[in-house]
Amino acid sequence: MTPPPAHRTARALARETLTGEILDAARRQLAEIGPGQLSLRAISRELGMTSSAIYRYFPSRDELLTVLLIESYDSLGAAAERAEAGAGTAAERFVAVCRAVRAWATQRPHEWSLLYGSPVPGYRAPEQTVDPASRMPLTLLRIAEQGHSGGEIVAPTDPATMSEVLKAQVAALVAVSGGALPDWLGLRVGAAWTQLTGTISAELYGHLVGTFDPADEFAEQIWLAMAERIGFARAA
Amino acid sequence: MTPPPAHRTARALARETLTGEILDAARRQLAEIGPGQLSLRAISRELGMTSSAIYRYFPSRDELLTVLLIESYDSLGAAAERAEAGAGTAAERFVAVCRAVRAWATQRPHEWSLLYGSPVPGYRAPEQTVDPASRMPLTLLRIAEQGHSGGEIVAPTDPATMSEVLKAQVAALVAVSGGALPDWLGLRVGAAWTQLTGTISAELYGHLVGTFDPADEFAEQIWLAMAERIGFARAA
DNA sequence: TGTACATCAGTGAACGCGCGTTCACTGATGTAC
DNA sequence: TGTACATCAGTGAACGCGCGTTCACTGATGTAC
Repeated sequence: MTPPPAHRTARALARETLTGEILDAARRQLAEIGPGQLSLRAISRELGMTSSAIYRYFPSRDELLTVLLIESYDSLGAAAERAEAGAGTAAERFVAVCRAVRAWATQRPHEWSLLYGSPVPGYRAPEQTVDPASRMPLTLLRIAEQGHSGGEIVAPTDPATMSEVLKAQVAALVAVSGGALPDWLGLRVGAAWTQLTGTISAELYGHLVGTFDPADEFAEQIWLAMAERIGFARAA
Repeated sequence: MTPPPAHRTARALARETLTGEILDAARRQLAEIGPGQLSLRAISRELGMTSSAIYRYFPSRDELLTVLLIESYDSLGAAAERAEAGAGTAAERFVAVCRAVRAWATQRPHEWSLLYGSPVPGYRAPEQTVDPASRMPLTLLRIAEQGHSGGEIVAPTDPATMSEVLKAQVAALVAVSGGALPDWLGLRVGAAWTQLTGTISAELYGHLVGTFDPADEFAEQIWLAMAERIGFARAA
């Protein structure tokens, strides 16, 4: 009907929408069969194109994987940040982030696998994925920071003794978050993060079947214990 | 030279050794390329057999995977039990098990993936893997039990309030271990277990690169914190 | 406004690869008499 | 101790499948004059 505006030709528009449709189809494939099985041919079939047509949009399967990886990290990061931005004390928001991460993961188990499962064979994630990957853990760091500066988190009477190497590692981590956090607290956030991902993976990969299954209450207790361990006074 | 004894024919012997060699080759493949890529043809190539010959020993790829899975769980379980049987207080042995599990995993990252990574696509682990899979976590439960009955673990003044559902789940878990453990302690062991696997997976899958890398001290601190969280007095 | 040329999306065939599994077969090992 | 038969390990060819990627090509869209 209306002619395309000067700087957005019909071609450019078509390109945008088709790139999006390819990614959507890829994500649907991902949801069904998992990251290792994701194939360009299956995606092209779903879209009714030839497999070679995909190469007009992505130069290789690995490039497509990279885009998916970045988008998934961003989606998870956004979910965590939404929970972070909610109301409540720092402790409450900390637990809210854990809940949001688990909810995100249980809704898209294969996307979680893409991010935190065994690496896709033959694929090496490039540098560009680092920033999106850090969005979720950074929310935990920031909340801890706020809890600390706000007086919600009390320093332990006997913090763990840390080597210089470890202190330097924690300092690097804290520097990324751009804030000021004591050593012992940076370490505890790191520990909380591996427990968060570990608990979710254990649930999704079936390691809790026969014991903590369904895992809702188990997870809930762990988030509370994590908050307590970090130094928050116990949340309700 | 000597004739084969009546009930162990040369054939039976050859069968045993070859079955073992197939499993060895499979494990070598596993170490190089990961569980999802493991192929009967590659194994047969390494052994200088035809691919069809493997079918005299294993009826399908899935059956081979099952045997590998069971053997790996058993190997990990044995490593944990060796650490459990060492000297020291319950707290020390608890941490020793964590160290042993991490050492086992870092020596065979792909075997760890087989056990705790994303499930192999198209493969469903059968019932027989359940018992071997529980050997490692059972060592943690037993040590907690000993720590509790020996007075090393003090009950918290304010244990977490648990729903009836969760209490039942913990009771089922404790029943498997055959011992007597209070609710709150069973829950804490469960939490420790997901943190143990989560920390190791985070390290092996590259999520600590750029922060806690190398992860030795990070892991060490987490094991100590876990022991403390479980209720042990702090270990040296 | 119309024409000539350049750009680019999509096709369809092909290359070369690897996979799990089946099947009829040969030849060696084991067993019963 | 020797012979006849049954068992079974291993072969080699084949089936049918799916994959990522390349390439010469057609035809539509965009651009410069």
